[in-house]
Amino acid sequence: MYVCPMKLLEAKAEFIQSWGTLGSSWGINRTMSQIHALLMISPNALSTEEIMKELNISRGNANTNIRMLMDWGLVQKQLVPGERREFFYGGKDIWEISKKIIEERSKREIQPILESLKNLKELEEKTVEANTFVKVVSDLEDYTVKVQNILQKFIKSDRTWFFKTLVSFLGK
Amino acid sequence: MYVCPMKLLEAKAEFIQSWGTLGSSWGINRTMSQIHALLMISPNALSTEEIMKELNISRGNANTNIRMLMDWGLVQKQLVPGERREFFYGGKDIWEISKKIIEERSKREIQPILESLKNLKELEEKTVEANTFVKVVSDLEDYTVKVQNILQKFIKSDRTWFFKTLVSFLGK
DNA sequence: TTAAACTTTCAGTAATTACTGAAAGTTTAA
DNA sequence: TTAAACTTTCAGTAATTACTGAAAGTTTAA
Repeated sequence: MYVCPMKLLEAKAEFIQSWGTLGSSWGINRTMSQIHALLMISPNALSTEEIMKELNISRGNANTNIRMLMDWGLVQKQLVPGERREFFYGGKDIWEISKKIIEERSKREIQPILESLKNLKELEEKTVEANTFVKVVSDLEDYTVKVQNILQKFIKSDRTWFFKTLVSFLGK
Repeated sequence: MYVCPMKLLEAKAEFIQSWGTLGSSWGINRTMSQIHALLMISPNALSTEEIMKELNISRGNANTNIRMLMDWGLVQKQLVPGERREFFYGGKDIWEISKKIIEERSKREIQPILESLKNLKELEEKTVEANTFVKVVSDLEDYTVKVQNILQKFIKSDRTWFFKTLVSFLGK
């Protein structure tokens, strides 16, 4: 087996570590981010065994987090002909990766808060406290709807269109 | 002291709870989000004591998280003439709130990852593994720089400009 | 069918993060 | 100056979240 020269090994470790930290400060399981990092920089698909060894984690942990990454659409199972075990491949296109992450998070976390806000603003009381409450909740809902629309647009857009728009956006 | 009719009390509780959950799934301390929620919907500034009572939390917890909110610029200390203790006021303008959150998070979490990526792409090896690594890291850096630029633009922009741009953005 | 080669689950535990409350520190008014 | 009225800190603990590894489950090939 080919052994990477030290430089690459160190760089990989740092990348995996940084990506894990980033994930965990955004509420994503550290190991999940680390596996994702590992697969992003890995030219070929890896087996559970390899992932376990590389990150020093247990089989259960690896298995659970690999499946979460598949749920998010960030990792695909790859069946190698003649091989019994499964291999996992992580997409390397940052554009696609970010679209998927935004899609999932918006579905999982923005959608529910919108439902909640929709109900809450129905309050009919007319005290100062109630007015402030309804005002803040309504503003928040309007704003969230707008953000949600932008995100949906983003998810459906293609790279070229987006970056063209971006340039004009930044120009003003 | 005026006692809110049940409906408002319930609605407040639900809002505080939802905002807390949202925060914690985005890596923000639950109590910090809850205090923020409470202050957002509170027409007047509250004392530490009131916050403690409302959320059923200890003095230490309240104190720490109030100060974190002040660090983020989301809450201001308000000194009431003739009053010994401090009161805390939470801004209610969602536009300003979101700008501050984005500003802080970009400073705390995006900036460091950019530093890290900048180093990592300097790798000079020419193996397949190293090439994939450098490619992914460079793409990620380019992308992050672009995102960071958009966010900076957003932070500096004013509401009217932004929403005008938004309309044309959504129109296409 | 059987057994080897795998994957999944989950009870128990470890690690991390958040919280309490009392003690220490600070400010203000008299 | 003193002491009352506050705020801050922090050691100890509670709550939450993540992880392990073995047992159970599944698939495949012969």
